[in-house]
Amino acid sequence: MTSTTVGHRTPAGVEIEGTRVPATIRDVARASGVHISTVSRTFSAPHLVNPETRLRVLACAEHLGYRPNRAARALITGRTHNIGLIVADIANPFFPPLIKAAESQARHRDYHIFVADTNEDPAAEEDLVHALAKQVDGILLCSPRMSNSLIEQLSREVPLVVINRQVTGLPAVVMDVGQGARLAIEHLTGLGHHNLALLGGPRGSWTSREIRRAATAAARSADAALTVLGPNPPTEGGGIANAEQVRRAGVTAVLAYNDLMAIGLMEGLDSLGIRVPQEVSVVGIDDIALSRLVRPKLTTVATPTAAAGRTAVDMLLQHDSAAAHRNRGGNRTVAADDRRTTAQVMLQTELVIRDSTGPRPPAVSGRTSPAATTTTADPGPHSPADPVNAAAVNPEAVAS
Amino acid sequence: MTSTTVGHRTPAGVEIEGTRVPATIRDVARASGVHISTVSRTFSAPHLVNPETRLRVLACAEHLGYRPNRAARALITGRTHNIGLIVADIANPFFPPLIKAAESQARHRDYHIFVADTNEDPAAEEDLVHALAKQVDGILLCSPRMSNSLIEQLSREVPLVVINRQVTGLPAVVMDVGQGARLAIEHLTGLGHHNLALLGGPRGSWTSREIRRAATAAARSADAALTVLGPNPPTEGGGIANAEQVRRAGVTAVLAYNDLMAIGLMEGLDSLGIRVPQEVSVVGIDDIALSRLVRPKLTTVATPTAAAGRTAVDMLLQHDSAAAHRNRGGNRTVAADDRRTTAQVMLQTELVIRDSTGPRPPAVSGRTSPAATTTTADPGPHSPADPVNAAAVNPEAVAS
DNA sequence: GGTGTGACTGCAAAGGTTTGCAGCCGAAGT
DNA sequence: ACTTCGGCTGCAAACCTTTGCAGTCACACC
Repeated sequence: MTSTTVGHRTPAGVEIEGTRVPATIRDVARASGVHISTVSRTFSAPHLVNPETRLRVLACAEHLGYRPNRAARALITGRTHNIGLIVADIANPFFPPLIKAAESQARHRDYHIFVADTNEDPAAEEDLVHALAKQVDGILLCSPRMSNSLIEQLSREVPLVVINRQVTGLPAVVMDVGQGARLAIEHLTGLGHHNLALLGGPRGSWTSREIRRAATAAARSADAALTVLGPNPPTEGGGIANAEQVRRAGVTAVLAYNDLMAIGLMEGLDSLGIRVPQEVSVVGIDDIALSRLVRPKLTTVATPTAAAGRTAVDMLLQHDSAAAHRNRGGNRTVAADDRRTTAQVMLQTELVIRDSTGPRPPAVSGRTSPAATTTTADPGPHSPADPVNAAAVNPEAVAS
Repeated sequence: MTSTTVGHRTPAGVEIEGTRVPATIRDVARASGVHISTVSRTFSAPHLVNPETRLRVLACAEHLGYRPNRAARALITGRTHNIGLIVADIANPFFPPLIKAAESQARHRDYHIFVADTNEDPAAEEDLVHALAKQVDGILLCSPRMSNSLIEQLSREVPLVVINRQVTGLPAVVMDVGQGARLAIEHLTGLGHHNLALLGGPRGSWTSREIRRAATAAARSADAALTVLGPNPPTEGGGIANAEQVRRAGVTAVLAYNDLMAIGLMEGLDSLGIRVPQEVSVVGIDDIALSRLVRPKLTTVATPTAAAGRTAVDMLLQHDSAAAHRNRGGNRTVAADDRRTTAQVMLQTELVIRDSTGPRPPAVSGRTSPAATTTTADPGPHSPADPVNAAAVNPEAVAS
């Protein structure tokens, strides 16, 4: 039976020097004396095959160590049961909870998640979308740094759901960081601060723009000055590097693009001998686990990352099962229910007050926002609205 | 040219209700008036096609938004240029540096890395290997929790490189945590501690066994008692949960399976009013970034995670390019150089002394290792060697 | 006894690509 | 003028599955 002749076509799972060449459906068919279609059905539609036959096939498959080739299967079914998840930086503690939530949700629906990291590099993002495109049924694009137009273009190649970004025509789930930033600024001005700084995030970040827009507006209505520092890498290092600027700006409170930068800033201030919150108050955004571990514990804006992960998977899959249905079937009827539900879900955020914020120090210095070092200082409360950030939040957004 | 008739076979990249059905190689061939094989060569072997033709094909491809279907390509070439990386818990800060190093190394060699998380669940591990199997050229199995025999079996389905584990016959890269644990114990006994505890890691962890083996031996030769607590989940929570046990054990120094547990333990001790390092010294393993951020800064064993990631990719790819070559070609010659180089690389570790360890407190209490709560207490310095852990480190291991 | 039925199985096309081989054509060598 | 060659292109098989359709067979029903 198992002749070891290595011929033109290597036979069923023969051992070659310890390396077993993987058995195919054909090998199983041959071994169990049935047609390959029967083997196929044994796995994908067991009720269609005689129990007796099925057992025999199963036994042979087991014996040969046969595993259906998912790539080949995907080629014809058009379904891989995989989801891609592209994040900017896997080392940023913001992402793991989101990833895990997405994974768990996917698992429930019998999908697997493949994660890829772009190192904050827009080019790597595009590259990865192409690499994943035909191996997954859709991609979750998390905090993308590339341009909207590129995203739209890519979305024609593979179903996309964007997270932490709004791009018209695409399903999206965003955290309401605008609201969060407003709460943070109000918290600070409520404590008496009226000379604030904002540590901006990376270039290309939708979230960063939103925060800036909201923070600017909130500061204006509280008659406070807001110095914007950035763009910066959204890391601890990005925070440390700004300590000097913060001191020079003479502000008494800082809102950072994320917790990592806030923590880095606190480190930097510490080594400059500036005490938090006695001399400078610091607020982060994200509420990563770490923010409870540092001293002082970080006041921050909690974002519902887990919910975002789950929701994104749901949106993709809902979207996607429709697509799967549309995909096959001889004539592609342009069904009326094909109308894409490009919902944009917005998730609420909340302020978590801990120990890194406190009342404005008695009288540090009367200076108000000197020439900002890195970038534009906000011109003040009575200037016209920032035209760059005038694009309003998409009105079709839904709360959830 | 672009007739919009939706026939049996939908033509080249026609817009249907805003959804562009992706163009195939055939569409491009038709549009540019050449055979599909020419189109194929335009992309995979450009020097074989007339520059003029090539330009025309390229233009058509561009215009139709054609992207080669990587799944189909993989089906025939047997190469996907993807690598799978399976980790136990992506939220554990130990992994991201390893992942990033692997990604960067892979990128240099024109490969992509897909990461998947198993939630410390052995069943999920197996599941993921199958899911990834035919979509990647090999899998990096990082800190696997499943049995050796299962790993061996899976390795017949897809090339595997294991990290943080030794399984005979498989290429592996491990960190010398044994050495690290020994250094840690010696550091502690050198500070006068002779009543120690070890916070074990999760069940099924090779690393945990290694640490235990080495720590036990090191304690024995220093005439110190070692209470082993575990197994535990390798998380902050796992550390917190053991604070009470540590107190009851009456030890003055603790070595934890990893930094996360050490940090958790410090938190737990803190809320019990026990000061670190004045009353209890704590040592972690891994040297994650966080260990420099907590107070007191954590003394720990630095593991070369980035090097491990790089090395693992190299080993897989070296292994793998050989396999690719072997894979095609009519008659599969059982080449002599097919001898698999199942090298097992061992990476050195080193002790980083920070602020969480100090000299043994003057006279806390004379008790020596009372009945351990969770598991076996070490029987003492003069008992016979632990038979369970007698399996020595594989002698074919190489330093690197 | 013919017909219908249902359970099972085989046939073959399809999915998108790569690649060895063969063919064509024009230019160069003899 | 005839071969040779090289550059380019087409042909068709192959990779491994899934699935609509049709065929076989036994069995029960009328």
